[in-house]
Amino acid sequence: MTNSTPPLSSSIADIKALIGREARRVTSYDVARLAGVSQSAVSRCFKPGASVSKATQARVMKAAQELDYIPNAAARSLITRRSNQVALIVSNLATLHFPEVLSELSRQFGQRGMRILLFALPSEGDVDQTLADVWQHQVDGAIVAARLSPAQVAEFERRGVPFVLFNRHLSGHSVNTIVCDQVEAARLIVSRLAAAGHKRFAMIDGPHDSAIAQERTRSVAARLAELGLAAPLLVAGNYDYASGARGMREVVSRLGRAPDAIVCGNDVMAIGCLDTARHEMQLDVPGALSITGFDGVTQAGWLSYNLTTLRQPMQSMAMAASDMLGALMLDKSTGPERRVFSASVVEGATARLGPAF
Amino acid sequence: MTNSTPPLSSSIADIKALIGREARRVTSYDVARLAGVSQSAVSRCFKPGASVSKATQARVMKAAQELDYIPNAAARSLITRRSNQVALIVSNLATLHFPEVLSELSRQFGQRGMRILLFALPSEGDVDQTLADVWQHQVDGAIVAARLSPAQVAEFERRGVPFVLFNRHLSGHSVNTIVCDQVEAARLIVSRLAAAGHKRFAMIDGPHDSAIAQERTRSVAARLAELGLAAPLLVAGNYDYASGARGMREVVSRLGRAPDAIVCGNDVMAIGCLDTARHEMQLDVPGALSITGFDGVTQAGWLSYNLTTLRQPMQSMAMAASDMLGALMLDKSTGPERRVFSASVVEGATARLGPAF
DNA sequence: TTGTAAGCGTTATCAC
DNA sequence: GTGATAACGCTTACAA
Repeated sequence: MTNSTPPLSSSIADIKALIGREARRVTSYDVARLAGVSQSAVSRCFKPGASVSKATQARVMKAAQELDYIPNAAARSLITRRSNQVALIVSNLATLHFPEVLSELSRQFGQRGMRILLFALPSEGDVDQTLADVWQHQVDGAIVAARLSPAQVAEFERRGVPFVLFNRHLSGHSVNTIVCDQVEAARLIVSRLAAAGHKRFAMIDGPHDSAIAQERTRSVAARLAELGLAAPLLVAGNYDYASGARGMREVVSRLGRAPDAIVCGNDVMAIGCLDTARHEMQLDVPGALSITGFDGVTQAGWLSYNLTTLRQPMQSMAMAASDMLGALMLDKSTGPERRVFSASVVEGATARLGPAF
Repeated sequence: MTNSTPPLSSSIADIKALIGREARRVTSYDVARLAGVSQSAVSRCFKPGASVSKATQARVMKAAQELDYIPNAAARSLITRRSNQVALIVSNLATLHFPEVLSELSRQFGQRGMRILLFALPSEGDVDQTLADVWQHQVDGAIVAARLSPAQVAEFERRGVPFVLFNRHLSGHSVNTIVCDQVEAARLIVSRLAAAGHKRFAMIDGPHDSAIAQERTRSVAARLAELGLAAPLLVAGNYDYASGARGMREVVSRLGRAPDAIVCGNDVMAIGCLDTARHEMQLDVPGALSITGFDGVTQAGWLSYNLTTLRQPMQSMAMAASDMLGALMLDKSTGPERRVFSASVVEGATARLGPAF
């Protein structure tokens, strides 16, 4: 047995030679031998609230430093059943508002001593394959910004892995969720556009498999109906710049002219739409046509665009997500909670808005 | 001993009840019992090239599925000494070209069965603290997009953790690196600007602690000197939009007027600079003034900007980085290698360029 | 406070 | 091909 502690403490050189000969890593046993204490004493020294004498603590830490000892997280994880890793499962790195969300999550979890294990879905369909990988890695929790089926949600629960849905919806099931109120956001912007006299609306839609995108689209239509205005001309988009540009062309081609306002499913499409309107079609925005976005990304604020849009408080949402998951990981008793954030209108220069009421 | 295999195989219900009672996870022992084989047989069934009969394989897989068994990565990692995790150490999520690089890395490593563990440095100084965390997690390798001291490089080597420096330099030490040739890039753009007759240059610098930024700055100055032109007016920037805008104002204020050309340390600053020139100062770009960037980010291509810049082949670089690290993780014998990529001029509409020669 | 010893759930080795 | 059995490196009762 290599791991039995010899009666006497050895020298640094002895131990280093031994490690070299056996091609092993430095373990707590090596530190123990050097410090002349038991292996469990070493372990305790690395555990925050443990009961160790000052003297032992010092001797052990000195020995650890001399040997470059670092505790092995895999071994710890095996016995404690906590990996100190959180999965970030995201279907599309492009639509999550990088780097804002990612760096906030990383900061928050870092403060709790947790690391982010990244799972980017190759395609929206591969969730099951990816989840298998997530289970293997024994993560303590997950932030999910991807479409989950009820069966997949059930599997999280069955395996006891707490998770928070980030800016996604799940109909029926009640799960821990951080979202931004898209219905309210859509109402806000449509109301103010209508108040400024816009009558004929078009909308460039987001991806069909995104619940958030569909909610935005439906809510815009719903608010228009409420206000007694005609249903918007709907054209398909997929959240990228090119689809915004295409959407603009399609709207004009189908209408024979520009509508009063185009509500875009996100900022990037709105920017594509705006560029096409101005530079390709020589349309005056917002003089002849109003264009709005959704999200409030950094680029929307750049002077050339100064987009009128709806800002989602992404940083607060990221912070809330890590708070919520942190609580769940400590104590699984809290019931499912939904924290709903509000978007705010960014009064840029691409739309004529009436007064808020 | 809970883990000894009983002589007879048990029923699913029996085993599930047992697991529930003991509040354990499903282990390979449970699967073994259900399938009526030894635990090692189960282990072999989950190892790709192992020697198992078809019949056993089938029985085991069926049992595993019925119990929802997933091998525990921590336990595997403990014995195999491979975690199948790669650290991505990045000092600034904003300057790494997200999501392009991140999603490419994630795809590439995913194909090799490896996951990315994210280490975003809270501040550029905290590398040592972060590295301690990296060692704990027993990663099999690392992609480093952060400033590393020689001592830190030495620690990677001492601990036998292969790593690849991504778009960073390390003077002196020879380490595995993926970079884009900034010297060549700077020469390219300066030469073509000079060929178009620009004489008085200014440059908006990147952060002082970024080796890449400093290389860009130095190389621009060097090429100007070579061409017998005056040294550029240098103003400080920090890679963000606002600093590009400030830089533009500072240049004009110090020169009393606009220079012939402003070379910006990256695209985002160039965009800030451009917006300020056009919208705040009513300057004609590129008529009265040429502005160029570095990087070739997506946004630089948006119609309102159509920035003249230098595109770094980020996706290829990310692919190369994962290739290189993959090779290192399999066989540590290859010597330090530097793969240098070339930037290409994007002939946008913000600068008058002379012919390439 | 400290040491002993029993796991945690795998893979690896080695007989059979 | 298959099954014992010994690691892997740690945490955690429990005893001293």
